[in-house]
Amino acid sequence: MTSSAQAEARRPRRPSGGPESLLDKAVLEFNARGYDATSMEDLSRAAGITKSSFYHHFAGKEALLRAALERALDGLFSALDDPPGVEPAVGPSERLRRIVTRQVRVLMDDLPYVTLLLRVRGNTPTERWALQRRKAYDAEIAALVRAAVDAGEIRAGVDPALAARLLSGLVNSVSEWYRPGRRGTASLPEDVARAIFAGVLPAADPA
Amino acid sequence: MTSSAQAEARRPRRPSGGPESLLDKAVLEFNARGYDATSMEDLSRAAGITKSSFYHHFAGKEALLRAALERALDGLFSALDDPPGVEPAVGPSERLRRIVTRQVRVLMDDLPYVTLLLRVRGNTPTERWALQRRKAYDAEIAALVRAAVDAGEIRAGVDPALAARLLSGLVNSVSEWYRPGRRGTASLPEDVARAIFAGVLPAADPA
DNA sequence: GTCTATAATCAGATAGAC
DNA sequence: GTCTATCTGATTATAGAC
Repeated sequence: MTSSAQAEARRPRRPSGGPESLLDKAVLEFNARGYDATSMEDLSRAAGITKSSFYHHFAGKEALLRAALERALDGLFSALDDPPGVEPAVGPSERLRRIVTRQVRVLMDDLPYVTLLLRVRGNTPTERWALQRRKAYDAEIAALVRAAVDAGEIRAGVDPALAARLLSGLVNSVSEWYRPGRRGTASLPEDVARAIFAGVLPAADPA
Repeated sequence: MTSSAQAEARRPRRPSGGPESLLDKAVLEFNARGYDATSMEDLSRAAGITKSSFYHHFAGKEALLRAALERALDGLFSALDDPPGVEPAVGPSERLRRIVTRQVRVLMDDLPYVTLLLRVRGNTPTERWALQRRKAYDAEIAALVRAAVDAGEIRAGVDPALAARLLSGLVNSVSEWYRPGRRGTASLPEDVARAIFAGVLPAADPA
């Protein structure tokens, strides 16, 4: 008997597996059908308990959303800073490259949570709160892009505001198709950073 | 009195302005709140008629969605071909550049329709039909990217499947922020094409 | 082509037993 | 911590008068 099977047997009265597991399952459902199209009935069925039992763990549908978006935003913001012990980047361009790399990594690690965040429309106070925090994050990226252009590290003629939007768009679009374990995505964070600075389809060097 | 004001006066019994106008207004509502979160009540209020009157023009909510997605998909596919009278592109790379440029233009012209399409999740038969057609479109793009790589026009080492996904992601991300009349977007189609082939943040030429 | 009124269903949420 | 039963309100859609 494996230890996980033992653990299973030790808690037969808790098929839901605790709030974290419930949140994980709920986020998957939200992403599969969209937040608004997902009912509490759907969530409880996916968790293997009844609707009423679900309300014992979360105050309601929006509380679930809030918890999920909080996790996604915390992950995103963590990509802004170098891990402790790493020497600081020499210029804004290099700092951006590191942030893009880390942001893609966060996106891959917390895919369902970040995906949910990126689809928020602003229908409820919780959603508007998330949109505001996202906006603050995007502003940090835009400021760095401006700094890189001002420092002369980027080719003349590039509009910083436009470049910042395209950068975020390219990075975030990974959530539309990436799935864990997908072939050819081992170096995805670096590949996306390369696409940002050299192009998605860079011209071949003349032979 | 302007001619549009005359037309207004000539049809006082038709405040809805016909099915096309209804569809326009409905798509705006869908995008503002999300398709599922938008009720028929919301739609009829935005159109200035009652819910019942709305049902006189469209069979239901899904019929509206179908009509809107059809228009978006027709626009997208129209970007695949050169307009009549234009000489064909010399290679796959140049053909891709033209398609990207035209696709961004379609996105800008039919922004609400394309936005709606890009947010479809697959909850209903209509949505799954739209997803299938989108998939077919993406496959055409992916085939062209492969051809460009095989022709040696793209720098060695670029994975065609990944590049195709990033290309579509970058192009489609424009729908997340573009609004008609926005400053600095006059040359957006060309700017996006340049970002694809040279990078969002191309390094400055060494002085 | 528009309206009022209403049917039928389903949603989020709660009460209270075990 | 889970359940059955239920409340309340919103939603899609229709009937039928004008």
